Amino acid sequence: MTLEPRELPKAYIPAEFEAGIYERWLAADVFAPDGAGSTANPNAEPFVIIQPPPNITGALHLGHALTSTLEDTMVRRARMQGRPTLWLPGLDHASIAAQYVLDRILAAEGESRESLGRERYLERMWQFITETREVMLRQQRRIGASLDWSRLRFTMDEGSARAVREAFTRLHREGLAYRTEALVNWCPGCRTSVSDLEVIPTPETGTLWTIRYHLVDEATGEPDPDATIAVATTRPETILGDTGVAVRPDDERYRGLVGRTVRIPFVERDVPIIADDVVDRSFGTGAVKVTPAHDQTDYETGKRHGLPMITVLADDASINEAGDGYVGLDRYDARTRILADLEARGDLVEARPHEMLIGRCQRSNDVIEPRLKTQWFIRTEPLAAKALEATRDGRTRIVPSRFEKVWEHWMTNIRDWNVSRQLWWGHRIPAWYCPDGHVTVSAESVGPAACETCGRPASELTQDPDIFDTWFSSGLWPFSTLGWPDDTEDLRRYYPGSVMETGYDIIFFWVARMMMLGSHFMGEEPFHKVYLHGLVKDPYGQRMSKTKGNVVDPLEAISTAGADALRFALVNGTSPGSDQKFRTEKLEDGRNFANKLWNASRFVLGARPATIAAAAERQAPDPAAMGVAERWIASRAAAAVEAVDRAFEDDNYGEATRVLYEAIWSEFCDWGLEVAKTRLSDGGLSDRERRATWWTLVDALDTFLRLLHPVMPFVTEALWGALPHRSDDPSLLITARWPAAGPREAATEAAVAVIIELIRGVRNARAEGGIAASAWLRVDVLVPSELVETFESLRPAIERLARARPLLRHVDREAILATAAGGLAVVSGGIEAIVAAADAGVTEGERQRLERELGDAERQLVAARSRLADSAFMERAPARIVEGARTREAELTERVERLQESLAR
RNA sequence: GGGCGGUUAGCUCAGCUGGUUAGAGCGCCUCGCUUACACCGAGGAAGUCGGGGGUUCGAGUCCCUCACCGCCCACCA
Repeated sequence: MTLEPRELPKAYIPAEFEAGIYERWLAADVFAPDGAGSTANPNAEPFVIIQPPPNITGALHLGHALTSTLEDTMVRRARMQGRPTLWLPGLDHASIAAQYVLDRILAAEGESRESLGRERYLERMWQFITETREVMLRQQRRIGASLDWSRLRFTMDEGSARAVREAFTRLHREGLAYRTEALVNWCPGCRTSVSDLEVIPTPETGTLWTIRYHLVDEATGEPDPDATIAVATTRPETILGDTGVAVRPDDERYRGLVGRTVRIPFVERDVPIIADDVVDRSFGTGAVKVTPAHDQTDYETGKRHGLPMITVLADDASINEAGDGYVGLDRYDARTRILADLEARGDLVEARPHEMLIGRCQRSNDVIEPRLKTQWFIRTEPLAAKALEATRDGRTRIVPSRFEKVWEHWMTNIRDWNVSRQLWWGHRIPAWYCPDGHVTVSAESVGPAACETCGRPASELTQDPDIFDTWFSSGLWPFSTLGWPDDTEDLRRYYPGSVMETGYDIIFFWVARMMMLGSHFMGEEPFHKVYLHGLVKDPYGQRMSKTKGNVVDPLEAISTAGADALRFALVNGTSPGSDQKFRTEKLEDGRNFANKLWNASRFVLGARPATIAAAAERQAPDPAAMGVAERWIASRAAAAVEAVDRAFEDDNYGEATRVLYEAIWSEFCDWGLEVAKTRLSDGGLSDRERRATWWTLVDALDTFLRLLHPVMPFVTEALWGALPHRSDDPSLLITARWPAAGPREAATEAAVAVIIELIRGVRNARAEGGIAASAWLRVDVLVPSELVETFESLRPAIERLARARPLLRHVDREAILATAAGGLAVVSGGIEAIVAAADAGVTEGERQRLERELGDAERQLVAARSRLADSAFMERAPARIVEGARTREAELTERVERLQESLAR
């Protein structure tokens, strides 16, 4: 598909033009670092970007679109810079999230986990993800993600499975994986333990009950009806598991009671009163009941004091056999009953509302119950130490750097990682137990041949029914996808990665795990840079969520405005790590920008001088035939290259789009093309000059298309295809070379800036003077000698853009004042102009404008003079600044004089 | 209870290591179908840079402090 100028419609229609482009990239095989169409220098340092594999079950939301856009932008620029680029696509099996989704589907069908059983449930899961999988992959293609599809990986495929088994086996051998009974976060809805990160502290108004425990009479061994100790609790049902009461050692109120015994009601258990510093004497009664099996703090306290740990909750959060009299009751029903029973005994002292944080399951929103379970844990301290070393040494840099503090804090206070999940969808823990309780961990897919302790045959061993936390396999991603544990070519070439890009919300879930496991197993950190993007919020700053109904579907955005528009919208006006509010207006900005570029290109293509063949090979503009306008366009394009490069180096993509928007729209289109129009239609110019003008435009446009391609790949690819190419250009922009900044011409840029200001001034004057913008007016000018050449060179453009005809240049001020009395005065950088007004004389609007300008100038002049008069400033400010102040003062003096002259007429 | 971020034009955001007159887009107002574009062009209005101190010749930019908003971490039952 080659677009000829006459084929280009007036408006860019994304739906029409984006279609087919992705397929062309695919057909050209340019996504893979070693693809057939790659133009990379094989010796250049590879650019490897690591993306979080999206969950296989969910439709992609704007956050995914943002991730894909940023990563694609980075990859495309690196590719154009000639580096072999690896961006490996993948999907995560997301065990708990996937099961949650499937369970709900099953529930609607009247089925459940239990009714299907493990095997059929998993079959059903595979069937389900086969359907969602294609949808997910298609969405990434729609947004233009140039992923190396030949390497698509899934965290449940055999490569990952093998890496998981191997990693766990090694950790076990090294003593970094251990099995123990410990307090875990239990979700009664999901029927599994979850990590600390998956427990969401949720504010809630609960009740704080004060209850009385009776002291046991040391003589009789029976509870004393009158001697009591009051404790406060928000969870009365845990009374059934109480094995102690704690007070502060220095609390004189209870000093005499420490060492005494109280009788726990209902279960009729005698437990000690202990002293411990954890107790806050100002909270509640200053005495706290201790339930070691159902509370994190109490667990620690219980361990310190050797208290028994009595589990009273079953997996479904009902009361178990230990809860005498309440067995089988749901935890909240039990709470109600217990409160009633306490009241009946007269031991319920007080109940009052209490603001508290309650831990809820990130997935199901159920209230989490801490409880004891025997599970597998990863010792994180030595792993975290290696990860920290990488960030502290700067081998891995976090962008933006403020997240380094958060990282440090979390990594230095990290707790051991519970990796067991009582779920089915995921990697089964490769641990086998023999009837004698020996543990055998094996990396073999078929499991161990025998118990490695006692030699019992495999047939007598049973595998752990649990699976791994999803993030265990995700944590291996940077190397498991490259062939680990084998020592592969890929691993040597593409590990460690260059950049890991993701949202700051999964820094601990995922980034931390990759850093720990990568550093440990590979002996080297998995990536050199962590780029964290912010969250995409709705226009009111609210988090987007399906339940709130404020989500924007990326596919819908693409079909209305185009993938380029969506990408632009997501990148423009953002900065690393900062959240953004997404509004449809941003989408329109992107669409309009694509359209602007489209039409500018249409103009350039259509303005080709007849002496250049349609299929002409690209030529550099003839330097000898270039005028001021051409040199200005080239210099500004070079400035754009510099600025865009700087923005990319700074990881500031929002800045890159801002620069390009400004350079393309406000400079190239508004001035470059407008000035070029007069050149191209000027019969007085030589063909050689017109050709130079056109080739200059082509050069600039080509540069802009290349610079913009990483962010807006579709429209730039479509347009670039219609542009003349050099013989050594590839056929597709995606593999074309990233532009090198050409030479800048500071003097030309400065001179043209004055001319632009002059034209603006004339337009402004006539608008304020109430003269139609379309009317041609005589303009008399006085031009300082150093600007005469530029002025004359741009005369036709000035005439056209300022609607100035005749445009008379005078050599002395007397002449201009004499001939142009009564016109509108304009002052720009040393150029003085008088615009002949239809009804001569200084009109009221004109006077107001001049007075305003004079007022501004005078105010600034006063400021400049006082600065120069300030000895402190003159002594201490650097010479450069003082010099600037002098120049400024001189300019302002001249400007004030001229404005006064104009007003005096 | 710690920590981080934000507070700049009506809205969304830029303002790098302090340096002359604080910018952009959208929106708003006034013109305009000028042979790329009305998804457009020309012009314009609009900001005591959250408050208060301080450092400095000079502060939106650095320091202190307060306020409000948001987020993260944390064993007040």
